[in-house]
Amino acid sequence: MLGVSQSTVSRAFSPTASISEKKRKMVMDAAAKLGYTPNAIARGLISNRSGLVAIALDSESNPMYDLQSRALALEIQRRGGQVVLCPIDKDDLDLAISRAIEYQVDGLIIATSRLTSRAFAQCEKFGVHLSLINRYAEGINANITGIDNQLAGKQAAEYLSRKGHRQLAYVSGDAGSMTSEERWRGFSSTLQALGLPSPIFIQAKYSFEAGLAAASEILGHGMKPDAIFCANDILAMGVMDGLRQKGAVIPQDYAVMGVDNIPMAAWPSYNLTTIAQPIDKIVKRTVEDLMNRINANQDAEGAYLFEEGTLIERGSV
Amino acid sequence: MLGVSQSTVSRAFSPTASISEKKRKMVMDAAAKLGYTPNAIARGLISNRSGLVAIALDSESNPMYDLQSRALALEIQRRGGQVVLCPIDKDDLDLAISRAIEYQVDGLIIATSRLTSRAFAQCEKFGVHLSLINRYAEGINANITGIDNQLAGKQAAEYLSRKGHRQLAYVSGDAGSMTSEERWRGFSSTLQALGLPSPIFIQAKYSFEAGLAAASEILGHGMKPDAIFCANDILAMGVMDGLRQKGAVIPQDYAVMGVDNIPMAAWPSYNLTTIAQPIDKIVKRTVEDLMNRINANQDAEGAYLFEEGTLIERGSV
DNA sequence: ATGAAAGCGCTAACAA
DNA sequence: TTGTTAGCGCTTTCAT
Repeated sequence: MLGVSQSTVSRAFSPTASISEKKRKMVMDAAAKLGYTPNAIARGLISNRSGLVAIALDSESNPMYDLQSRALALEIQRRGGQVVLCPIDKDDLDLAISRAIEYQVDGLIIATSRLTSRAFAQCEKFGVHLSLINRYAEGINANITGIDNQLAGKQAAEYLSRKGHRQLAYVSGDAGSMTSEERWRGFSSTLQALGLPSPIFIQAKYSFEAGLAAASEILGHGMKPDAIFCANDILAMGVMDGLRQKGAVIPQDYAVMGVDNIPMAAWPSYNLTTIAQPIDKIVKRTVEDLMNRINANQDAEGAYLFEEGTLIERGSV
Repeated sequence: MLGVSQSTVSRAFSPTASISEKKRKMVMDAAAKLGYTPNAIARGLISNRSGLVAIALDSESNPMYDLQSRALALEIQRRGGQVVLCPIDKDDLDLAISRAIEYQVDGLIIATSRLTSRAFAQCEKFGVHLSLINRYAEGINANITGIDNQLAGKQAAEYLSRKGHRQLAYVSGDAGSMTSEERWRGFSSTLQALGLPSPIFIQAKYSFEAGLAAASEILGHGMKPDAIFCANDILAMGVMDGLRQKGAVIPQDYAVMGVDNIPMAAWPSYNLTTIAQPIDKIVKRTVEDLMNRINANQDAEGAYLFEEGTLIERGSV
């Protein structure tokens, strides 16, 4: 219709291609008139780059994950990518990854708790670039981003001791969760360095109900703690509600802290002092690093790209 | 390597193709050994069907949306589709849809509040099948699924009156939101039919903060209501906290109800009586209907596929 | 039931 | 800067 070749049209849509401004405008105008849009599927087939980035996440809902994955998706879009969502059903990360690989995703961001070495092998084999977010794994071709968990534990310990608390307790996330273990490590070692009594460790899970149960355990504990640091906010809110059900008053009887700063932490019923995840920084860094690796087609250095959390003072301490 | 043609391999992976079981097994075994996976991108190019379904949602976080979109993604995956996530930045639904269309998505599920006619036109033009979920629109080629909002209002009205409440109030969602308007319609008309005084209408938004503000308005209102029906749970929780900040006790001073049954509604601090969204039913129906239309390539009937919500009795009434 | 061949819409290498 | 050509990996006639 315009008497130009297919290549010229292709070039008009490629920002880096060498084409005269005149022709580009001509093509773009005609495209707008006809409602033409390049077919990203066909582009992917030839260029061997789909523009797709998959996000794998656990199928249980969690306000923190949801916030994070939405921010990730937005940032990926902003940088010209498209997001494939892979909720992991019945722990079947491998299946979800195979399906993503069928779609030739360029990159994969993993935010699920249960990782498998097969998944990593698959990605390696098919050249899918990998990022882990708030997860840990050794010896894989991936970079890791997230909040600095040890530091978060340290921040909590210092804050609570500064506020005059002496006998502290930690309510952990799921057994084997590295995020929880690192927070505990930073917390307990800092308390030791400060010369405070060693903190009580209460094994729990990343859920509200586990917090409720942990509260009973705390109330029945011989060594009554005066402040409780919880592995995340949901857990902390469960602890608060559990404590209150037995008549305790927060922060007079017990100070409570969490990690994440989910929106509900600001609600008056909880008014929870917490360490905020630097979501924006984490998301920007994750996506930038991943996209760079995709574009340069280079391996990950296995780097830990941690960002510092921010203590948010509210009324629960 | 196997001495079979490309077509045979293709047929081995197509469940409906005519191929001997022997050859199929041969191919599949070899594929497993080599780690071969069909390229969905190439398939999409030739078959004109990408297998991709996009989900468009608002970029603000909301536990209800998150639950729903995750369930949608899981169900789509289960049926062999792959999900493209399109969070809408700065209300730019049109842009997000153009980008989805570039990827030749077969279908689009819209769960965003601000719809544009241009978006619908685009989908129509490119043959993208459409579903709206808990949204309304007239005269478009789409089916609509969701909770029966009028019925939810009716359920709330009947329940509250049965519990002996007389002067009721409704705290609305965003102005112009059809979900909120329908809930109000069902609520107020049922109260009228029951011969109760006409309810107070308080204009708010679907947010916790709006609930907080609505609480002040309620406290300052000349006609003191004894029960408050809120357009959703988040709003109801805001109202509860706002009321309590001024010393009111729930449910003694005010009964409060919501809609959605988000996980937080069950937390002891709120223990909110609410009308549960039948998420599973809605999701199954939405995906089934959409996939059917995609497979048969047939138009939507503009049907309203509503599901009944379930009243969950807790302690806030 | 199988194979040969065409072609989906695009990009990239090469030539002009 | 532009056009020509080949080919990405698959599915789908059409023969056989």
